[in-house]
Amino acid sequence: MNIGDVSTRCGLPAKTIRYYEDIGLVTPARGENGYRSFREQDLHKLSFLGRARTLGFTIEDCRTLMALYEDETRASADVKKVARDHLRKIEDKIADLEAMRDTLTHLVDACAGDNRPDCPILKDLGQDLAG
Amino acid sequence: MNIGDVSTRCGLPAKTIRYYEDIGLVTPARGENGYRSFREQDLHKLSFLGRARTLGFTIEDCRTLMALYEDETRASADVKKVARDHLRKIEDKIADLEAMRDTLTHLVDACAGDNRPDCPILKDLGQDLAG
DNA sequence: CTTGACCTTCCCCTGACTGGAACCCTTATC
DNA sequence: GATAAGGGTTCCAGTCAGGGGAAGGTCAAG
Repeated sequence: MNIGDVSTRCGLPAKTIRYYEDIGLVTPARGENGYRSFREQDLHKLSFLGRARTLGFTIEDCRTLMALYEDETRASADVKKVARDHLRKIEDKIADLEAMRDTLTHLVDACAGDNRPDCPILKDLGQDLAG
Repeated sequence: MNIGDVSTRCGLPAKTIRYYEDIGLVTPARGENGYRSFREQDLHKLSFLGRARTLGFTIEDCRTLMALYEDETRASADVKKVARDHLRKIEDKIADLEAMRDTLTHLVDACAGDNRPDCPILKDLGQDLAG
């Protein structure tokens, strides 16, 4: 399988697949013409990576998860720890974004949005830190 | 005022302040020794930028907002548009993260987290796309 | 034989900084 | 006057996870 086929089948851009080879996440064979030659196993790995990435795991997390995936003697506790740590980070990020959202919602609601210069959004931003 | 004083007063790292000068967001004067010499007005600008950044606005948004802030003939509608567009992006991000969170929460709850290899998290990640 | 689609490597670009090196300036102390 | 600490300055490289695009090799069809 050439990279284009793999790309359509696993849903990752060819660029991304090359990058994953670059950083050692996959190691496809090479044909005589120099083209990458992917086996089903490589495709499966790439699907795994794609799925993990859509769940927001970092590349380093993916590396760890992949190693655990391929280690038949793993402890599920190790997997769970990676996932739970990641989950916590996501929850933190959500909380941060929700704080921004709430403030912004208030400000946007308070702004007339007309052609006059008076604007509570700018008023908030321009407030002195002490105030 | 030297950069260190400004840094403590506006809460931005000196590195960040230098960066903001680099990209033209502030233009402090220079003393004879080559040191940046900040006026109250510069400090105020930097506070504005810091506040806008904590609300998640991009640097380009900040540039726009700053220009509006300094334009006495602005229309509040223009400010509101920037804020609302940004708000929409934040809401999208929250939705994405919540989807991740929900999936991860399910998976983490389903994982025994013991020393056996069986793991629903890895099972999910390793699933074929068709499945 | 040529066209077009595919593949290769290579390098630069992103956003918003952060870290660090190498060097200059100021102030206090001895 | 020497020196050391603690400012400041510039510049270069790195972060994360790829994306864009150039220059060139390969392959299948007409």
